[in-house]
Amino acid sequence: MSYVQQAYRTLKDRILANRYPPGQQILEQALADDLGMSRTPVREALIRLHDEGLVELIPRRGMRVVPLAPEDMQEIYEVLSALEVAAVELAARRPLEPDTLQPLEDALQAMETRLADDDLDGWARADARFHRALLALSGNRRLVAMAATLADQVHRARMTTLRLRPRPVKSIEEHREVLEALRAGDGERAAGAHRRHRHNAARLLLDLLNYYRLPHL
Amino acid sequence: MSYVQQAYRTLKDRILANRYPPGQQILEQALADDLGMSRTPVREALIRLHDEGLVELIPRRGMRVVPLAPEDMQEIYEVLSALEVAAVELAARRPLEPDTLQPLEDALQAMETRLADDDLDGWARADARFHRALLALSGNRRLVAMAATLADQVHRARMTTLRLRPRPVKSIEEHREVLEALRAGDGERAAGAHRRHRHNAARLLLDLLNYYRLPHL
DNA sequence: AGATGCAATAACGTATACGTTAAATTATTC
DNA sequence: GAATAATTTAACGTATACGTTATTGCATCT
Repeated sequence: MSYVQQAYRTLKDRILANRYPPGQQILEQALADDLGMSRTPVREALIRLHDEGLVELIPRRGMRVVPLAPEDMQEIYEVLSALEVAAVELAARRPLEPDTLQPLEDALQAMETRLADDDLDGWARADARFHRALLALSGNRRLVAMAATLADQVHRARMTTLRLRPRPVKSIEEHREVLEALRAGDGERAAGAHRRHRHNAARLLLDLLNYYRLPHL
Repeated sequence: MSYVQQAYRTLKDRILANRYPPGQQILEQALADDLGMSRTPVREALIRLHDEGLVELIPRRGMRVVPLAPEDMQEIYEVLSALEVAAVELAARRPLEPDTLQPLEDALQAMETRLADDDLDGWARADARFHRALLALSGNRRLVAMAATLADQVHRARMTTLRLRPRPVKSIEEHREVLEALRAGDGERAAGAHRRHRHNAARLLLDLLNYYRLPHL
């Protein structure tokens, strides 16, 4: 793996894991020293992270993890919803092999067990898995990629609200409805259900950010 | 303007103008010589163009303008449709000031005059303007940006099919229906109309590519 | 002649060097 | 002492240098 890729992965992982607090500024040279390489590959990795909306690059101030305000969350959720609903519609249009929906079923069952075990992190991982599987079913690689970068952007916020929200029982029901509609071959119902699910999720997240006064994450 | 920005804009313009034939490979050093700068800023610009899906970067072969196959076009149109339809829905949800829809009206009238003058390039510009204005009405900056990169990707194909297709009379009608529905405050009708419009546009483009055996543009 | 191995080439990935200039610090003036 | 000017510092943007390695061409062998 090239140094650029190393830097990209390492920095991205750290940002998603909230190891660099949003708003903090880090100089290119400091990153390079930390990663044990020169500034060149670090800069190239930073450009990619910038294009994905994860960092800002401010001359003489280095990289700055983009703090997301509630309005940003709203924007991101609007786009993400549109993409996922489209994915559901596309998925419903494809021929339904017996095991097509298995990844969804597996993820959904994982969500249920994790929740029963009060393993919230595990639930969040299974939830993400469900959404990724759904996007993959669209068969549209660009759709998958764009949704993934948006999901990355809200990852921090999702993680911090994970323990502030009520147990995601409703959420699981909503996922199940999407899956059942797909299984029944009813694309319209599936899309509608998913649209409602995304709408509720966004509403919940935004209310939490507002209630707990988390102006930017 | 920095050299990176210069390189980015120049290369992007050339790619969209079809000055670099798709598939052709150009070495980093050749680009740098051509642009009168060193490889460093060229490389950084290439990374951005790569992230936008316009070029591939092949070690020891340099940059390669991504040739788009019909399946790629289909993918791009699927995503672009989803984003624009979402934009219409968001736009319909906003308060309707008297001059909110003026940019759309202006673009639409421009489309009509250009078409009456048989100015196809002018029509294409006005069409693009309409779609940009529509996206802007969503008030969602990320939505606008993502749609713009997708529109850039299909730009070459649109230009080459511009003179192979019948006169876009139907297209203008479809735009007008979207505008009228927005004016009437009927978001659902507007979204539906735009969805049909995008569907028709994609179908037309793909049929043309198929009919004229243009396997990758 | 075709295939195989070796040498030469050159393109990339990364490191380093360097000029420019914004920011910070110190000195100076009122 | 506060405000301004002069000086220093250092971070970035870009250029250059360089080692590694894929590719190409040639020579050798069958």
